[in-house]
Amino acid sequence: MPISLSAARNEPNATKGRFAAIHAASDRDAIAPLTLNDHLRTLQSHSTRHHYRRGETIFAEGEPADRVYKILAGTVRLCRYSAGGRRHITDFVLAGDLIGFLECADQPMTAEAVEDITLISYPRSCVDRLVASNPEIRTRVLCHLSSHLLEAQHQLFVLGCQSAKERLASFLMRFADRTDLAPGETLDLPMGRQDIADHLGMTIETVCRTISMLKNDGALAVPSSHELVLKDMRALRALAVEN
Amino acid sequence: MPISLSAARNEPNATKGRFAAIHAASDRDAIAPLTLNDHLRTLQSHSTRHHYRRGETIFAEGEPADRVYKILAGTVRLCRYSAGGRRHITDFVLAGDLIGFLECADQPMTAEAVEDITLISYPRSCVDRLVASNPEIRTRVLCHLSSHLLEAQHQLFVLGCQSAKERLASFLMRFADRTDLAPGETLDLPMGRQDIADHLGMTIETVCRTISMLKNDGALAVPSSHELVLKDMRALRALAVEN
DNA sequence: CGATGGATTGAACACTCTCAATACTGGTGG
DNA sequence: CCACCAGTATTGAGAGTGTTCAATCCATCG
Repeated sequence: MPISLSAARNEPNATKGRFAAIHAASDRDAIAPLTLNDHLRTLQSHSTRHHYRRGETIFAEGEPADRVYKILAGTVRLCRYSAGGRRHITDFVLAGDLIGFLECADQPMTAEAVEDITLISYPRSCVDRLVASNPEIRTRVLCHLSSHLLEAQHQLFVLGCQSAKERLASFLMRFADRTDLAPGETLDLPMGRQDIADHLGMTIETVCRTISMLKNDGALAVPSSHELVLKDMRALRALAVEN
Repeated sequence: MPISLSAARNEPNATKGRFAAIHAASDRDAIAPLTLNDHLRTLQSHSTRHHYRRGETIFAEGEPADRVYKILAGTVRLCRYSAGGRRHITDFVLAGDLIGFLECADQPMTAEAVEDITLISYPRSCVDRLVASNPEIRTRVLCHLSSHLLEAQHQLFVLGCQSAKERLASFLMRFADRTDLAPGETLDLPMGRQDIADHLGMTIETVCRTISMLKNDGALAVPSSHELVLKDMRALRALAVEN
């Protein structure tokens, strides 16, 4: 039962690293390559800015998916609701992230504001023209979808194989990586315990208890319920990768 | 809270149906887009055919991802192994399916033959040239990645929210759909119980017990351990969509 | 026909869930 | 400024689903 060498590849920052490499190779003219994000800026004249309050729905499952969104500030959750009222949070979308590159006529899930947010959106038709016009951008879109697929597949592993403690550690590590948390800094968790629970396939009580356990272990400090200090990154990282 | 209308969109046959429709018209011309599959055939001169025996590894996590594979016969499992030896089967790949369109320098997971298989593979470089040459094909690749991402996200819901019985029903329904099972026909399950367990995040014992329960419920008949008769599709479908 | 690997069943246990009570927090109005 | 309120978080106790460990069954194959 070998194969341990590549555990790190599924980590979010590993993906990031790869993109950096692609960037470097693909642009001779500029050392700083353009991200999907950068390219979207050229559509500024077609863009719309919006604010949403905490809890508001940005779009709902089943609506036509005719815009691309870029979150400027705040955090969004993407959820699926089942007929019986169960909710799964597929992912959280942070400031700077994009939504809407899926090839899909209708929204496959609902987007809700976790906290007050600002976003800018572009008509899908414009984005499609932009993408079609430029091979460089097409590559970016492929990378974007690929990295999301890899993330989802990694999350399948988390939900399929890990215990509550490991899931929470995985979540915290990924979140710390995504927010470029410096060691020792306080991790700001915009979402509530219920959101974390629905993302990790646990109950709110188990999330609370698991946080308490990690606190007792000395791995975390909890200054307030939306702030965590990752005191023992090594231990948390080990839990996330699991033994 | 509702939103049930679009449940079908994430179903595999929704995607397949679309491709099938496209394919049916494909003998003509402009109205008739070709599937990704069809396009790959133009690379026949660069292709290699291979056979693998039950249990053999086709490629391993971490190897360079420099080929695209098309499964001609048999079933493949895509798995991730953790350092501690846990295994998660991300998905099963059936005859006719493609592997290798992820934008990724190294294989993110291992591919193993569930049973004896035949496949044909193409160098990634050729495929990339082909894709770059034709906007139609590019759209197909985007659709391919999108539908896989949607599948993965649906599976996240299954693992995050469903009970053992519901997971198994979800699995069987999807598998029946993917193999175009006619009502009343026997479903052929090439993979073993352990594979199903590792795909659904359960143990082999729970898989067995759950199958027994469904048999006792009258939802299934089990002529042999690799054959199932879905006697009550309605009940199974209801479980899969959950209440 | 015995051997091997997979499948099935049983029993005890553990982790997580459920239900319930309590504590906290931020915001509101007196 | 303080008291109250509503929503959220935390903790406790008991129950349940799924796991673990172990034994038995079954099918395939040499």
